[in-house]
Amino acid sequence: MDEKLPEKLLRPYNPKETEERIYKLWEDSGFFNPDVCIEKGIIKADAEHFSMVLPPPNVTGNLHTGHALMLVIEDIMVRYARMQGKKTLWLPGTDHAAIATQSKVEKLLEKEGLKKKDLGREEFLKRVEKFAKESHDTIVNQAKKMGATLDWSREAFTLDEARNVAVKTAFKKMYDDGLIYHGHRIVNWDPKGQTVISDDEIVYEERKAKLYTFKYSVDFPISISTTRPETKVGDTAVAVHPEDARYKKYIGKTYNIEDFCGVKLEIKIIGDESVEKDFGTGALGVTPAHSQIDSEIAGRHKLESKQVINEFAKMTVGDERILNKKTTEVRETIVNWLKENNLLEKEEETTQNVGTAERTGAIIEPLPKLQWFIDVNKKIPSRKNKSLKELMFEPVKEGKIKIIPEHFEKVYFNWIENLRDWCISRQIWYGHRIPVWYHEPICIPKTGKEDQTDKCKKTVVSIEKPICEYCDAKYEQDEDTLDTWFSSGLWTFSTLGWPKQTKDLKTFHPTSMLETGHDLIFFWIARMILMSQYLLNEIPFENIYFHGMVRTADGKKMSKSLGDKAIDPLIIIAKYGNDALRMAMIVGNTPGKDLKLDENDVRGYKNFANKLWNISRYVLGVERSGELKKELLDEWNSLGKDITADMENLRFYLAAEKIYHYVWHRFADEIIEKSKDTPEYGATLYHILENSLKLLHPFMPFVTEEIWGMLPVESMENKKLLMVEKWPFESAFGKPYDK
RNA sequence: GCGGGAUUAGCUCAGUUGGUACGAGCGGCGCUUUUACACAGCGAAGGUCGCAGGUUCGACCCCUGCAUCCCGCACCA
Repeated sequence: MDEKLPEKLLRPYNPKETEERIYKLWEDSGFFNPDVCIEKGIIKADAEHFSMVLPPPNVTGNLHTGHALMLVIEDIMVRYARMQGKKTLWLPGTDHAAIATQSKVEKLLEKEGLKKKDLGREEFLKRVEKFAKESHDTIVNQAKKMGATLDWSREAFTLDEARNVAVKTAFKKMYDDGLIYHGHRIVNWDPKGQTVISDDEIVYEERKAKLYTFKYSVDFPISISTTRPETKVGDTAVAVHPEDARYKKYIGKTYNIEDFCGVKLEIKIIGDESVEKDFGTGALGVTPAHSQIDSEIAGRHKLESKQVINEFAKMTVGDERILNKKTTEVRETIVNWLKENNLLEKEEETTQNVGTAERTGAIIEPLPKLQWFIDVNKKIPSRKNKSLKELMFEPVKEGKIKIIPEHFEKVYFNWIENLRDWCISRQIWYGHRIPVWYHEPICIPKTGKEDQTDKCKKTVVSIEKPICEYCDAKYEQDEDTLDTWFSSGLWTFSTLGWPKQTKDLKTFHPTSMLETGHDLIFFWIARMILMSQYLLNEIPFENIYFHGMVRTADGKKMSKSLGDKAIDPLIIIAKYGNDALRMAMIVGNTPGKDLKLDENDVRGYKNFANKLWNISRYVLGVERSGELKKELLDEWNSLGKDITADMENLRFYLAAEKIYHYVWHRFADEIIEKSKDTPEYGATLYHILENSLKLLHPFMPFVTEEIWGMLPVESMENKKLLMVEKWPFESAFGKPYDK
């Protein structure tokens, strides 16, 4: 119709031809970096800030739909803040994800018939690093394809040099304050991964099991039940309820069992309130070395702990029948022995929840081991004598940190109440090495200090490799690495330069927002609050926004290890365009609720992008003439304010739907139609189009930026990239996110 | 066992402080090849808002109980 129009506008909107070019335009502008925005006069140097870290994806492979959702929501927040003229920083990075990455590489090695021990620590780590680097590059590329306006100049990695300094500094401070201790305790041992894991890394699976009821010997007065007969060779007591009439008379007595399948046992009968009279036989065989609960009972009664299972889930006691054999095999052996000796009284089917390791799937074997722990209950003098637990609890309770949706606060509090000391050491190679150094056993005194070697420090926690003052003996570093969440816990400030007191740290911390999946509430959120409260004496972020899990259209979980069954966001983008995927992920997606991603929805929003394209073609074809129609302007302003309020309150699902609905069904279907037979509408149409593009931009950045670029320059003063145009409405509230 | 969430159109979901359900996407029905756009327009259909009580002038929305599904956490030996 009009030869003035750009040629591409005459064809349907083609996201493929557009998106890469537009992203490059944004990236080249430098506006992802708030410093550049200030330099170029886009934002004021003293503007309010909006800062957020990207939850660093694990360097274990590709980005999946879960990541895509995260990038979309966060990009919307960031684009909105930037358009409001805030000093906006969205800081990218990746996570070394210690166990996850190491076990992935181990699996790859297995295909070559290799084990990590064949390579040795150094060579193996080189392999892991190579793999991590490749994953990292894939992830960064994908994030760019998603249109994420991350400040790549500030990119960080949880295991890079700067973050290593932060980790060591944090460890040392905690150690010096007595919050980190080396302790011999029952830990969760992963026999497959050959490492300890924390309570949160256990996944409980319901399985069928057999409950055996038996006596240790014919003379033993009390029957007990167990699902794990093989551990019974480690029993040192039988616990009954102190008020149980049946057993009261035995309490305090000790029985010697000369032969329990080749093992000698000494069993004391004890009374403990924790035993339930009505469960099973009302008596509990106590295995202090291989059960968390039993260990606690043993502690109360000062019982001996006898380890009978080793790190490979093999028996360490008994004769050839059980010694060195696997626990599963020995279970059968013991049961048969009980049968042969007429000691087995009952055998019944039950279901039980078996603890398995999140990453390797192995059944957890509780074992006593010497490990490093963080004490969550110790009072900290420099923090008004509060414990880490209290430091985690308070900011949420007092509303300094807001959680959206709110009901996750309860989940958070509940977790803290049940929290035990955090085991932070791992017997794996990939990760931050524990900064603890041990003095060689034999001293080689320095000249003149021959009589002072008793002053040599045997254990030193240090950022640098220590040198002994009195002798020439070397220090060897602890072999273990740290739980990956230790370094993740520092993320909001380690990325801003801490422990250095940088300008970034002053400007952007506490961060404004932390957006992530609710599955990370304990692993990550709680640990960040702990670390920030303790190390910086401030909260890590003011708001938490939890998104739901992404599921397939039939409700299957997509984010974790579904492999090729999961929808690849990049394929969807190639088919329908980035803007369409973004809209499908946002409209109707309330915080915290799972999102069923349906390709049909995406197709619908692709049509909308095209609709917007055609609206623009029409408007650009008319004269910008006449006065602004007051009624339409009022209507528009009222909608704009409403949408702005939604943005401020993080109701993106509503804001997106409202602007969508207005543009299509009000502006296109009614206003434009009416304008066709009414003169002097041009100026109004331009006004609505330009402002609609602004309001749509956080949601559909590509198509809006592309159209923006085609709008006639003379119609606007100082036309910039739409990405940094001013949002046309003032904040609806004084402070963001207040209710 | 403790805690949380869900239950609204055929399907997937919105519905912000209680005021006749504004609804969206997809699907289905009828009409329209003319219009910036058939990746479209117009029109109509479709809901006793899980069930039972209660509060209220008025409830999808608040309270109580129940049912079904989902998700955390804990766990019995």
